[in-house]
Amino acid sequence: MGISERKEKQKAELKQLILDASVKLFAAEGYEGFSMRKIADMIEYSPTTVYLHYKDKNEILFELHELGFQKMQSYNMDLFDIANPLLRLHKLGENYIRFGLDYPEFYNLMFILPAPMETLKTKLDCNWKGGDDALQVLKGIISECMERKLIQPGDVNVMAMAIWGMVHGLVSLAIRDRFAKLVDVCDVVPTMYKALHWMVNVVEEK
Amino acid sequence: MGISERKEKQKAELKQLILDASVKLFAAEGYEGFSMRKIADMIEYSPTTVYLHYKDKNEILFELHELGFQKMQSYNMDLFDIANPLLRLHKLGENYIRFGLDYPEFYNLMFILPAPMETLKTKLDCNWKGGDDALQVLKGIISECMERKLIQPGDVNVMAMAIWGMVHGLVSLAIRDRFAKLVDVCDVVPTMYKALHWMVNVVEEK
DNA sequence: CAAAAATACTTAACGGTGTTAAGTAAATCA
DNA sequence: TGATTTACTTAACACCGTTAAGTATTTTTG
Repeated sequence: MGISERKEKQKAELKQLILDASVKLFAAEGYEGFSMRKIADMIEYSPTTVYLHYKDKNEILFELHELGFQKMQSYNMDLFDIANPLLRLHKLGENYIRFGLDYPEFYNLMFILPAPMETLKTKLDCNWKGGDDALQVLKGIISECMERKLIQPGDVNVMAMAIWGMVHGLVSLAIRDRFAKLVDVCDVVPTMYKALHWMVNVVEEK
Repeated sequence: MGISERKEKQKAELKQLILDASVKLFAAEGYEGFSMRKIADMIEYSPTTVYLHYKDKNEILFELHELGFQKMQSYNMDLFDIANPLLRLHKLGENYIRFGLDYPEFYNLMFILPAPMETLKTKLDCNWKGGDDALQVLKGIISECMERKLIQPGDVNVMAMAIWGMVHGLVSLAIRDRFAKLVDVCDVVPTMYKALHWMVNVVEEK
């Protein structure tokens, strides 16, 4: 059935076209300026056509949030060149912060907005792959640190929660302008790195 | 001028009526379901009337976010009964987390949503009072801990950022359902407390 | 006291949003 | 060739924040 195959391919192409336009729109306007109608305008189809390929707006945002995780992963390409797991933990935190500040809108989608989690709830089969993978990396490094006795022993889940919590807290407070009165605007980033290093250093001491 | 006085009083009353309705609506429907038109319906005035008392929606949300800080303050009433500043730091963190989980929508407004900060930018005279005050409490306790040599010496701003960052990170990831795959739903709260205690304990050790 | 001005409020609209029911033209199948 | 499926659009529903213009009512002023 060569015809129906080509049809499917065309259908997939349009779906990709929608996604490409969505990425472009989201990068340009962020979550606030992101709308189904603008996507439709960009690809020169009617808004309803978008709904033939995506159930609703959240489903597109879910796809975008997964692309965000791919982008974040690319920040950690050189991570496993670092032999010392404690230094690796430092670097992971730094990369996380850097990604969040470089792409605040993607960060927003991945870790702040409810939208992608809403879609996750409806799809029984799929799980939060991007988030899980990232978390697995963190937990792996923490375990390694503990095995080599570079940090105090303890519950890996609790430590992962605390460390992830801290870097997420820093990034999200920073991109939502809550640090203005704590440190000068231009000092935010260096102070965040200091806070991260202070914490990880403190964790290793006994 | 008794007449104009009474007029002003009536005007203030209507403004209060709007605010009361706003609190009710926000408590019932959260940020997502919060709208100018619904407020107008509740007080049985036209939507435009609301604009005679508040410049825009963000201005009302700003007021609500300040009420949120008042509510949060009430969680710390018994805080200064605790003589030991390190225990007080523990308690402050616990209260912060508890408040965030008890009132996720107010927490959202105070620490996550851009809306109140937007209004803050436009009003040159007013500052982020609620946030500043809360931060001052945290910094005071950290300083006291350092003076009494209960925690390692260091930059108070950096430490405040790290500690606030961590508790905010925990609360905001929890209320946005990002912990689902890290710990079981019913374990989230105890694990958060463990993470907090782990960190603060770790900070004090030398 | 009458005219002018200010006050308090509403109607109606603008331009936007997500989403869906119903309709249409073209392609494919029987 | 007629029936059916496919791909897409039009038009609408029910919302949203915000504002220009209009209307009574009250107050101030000449």
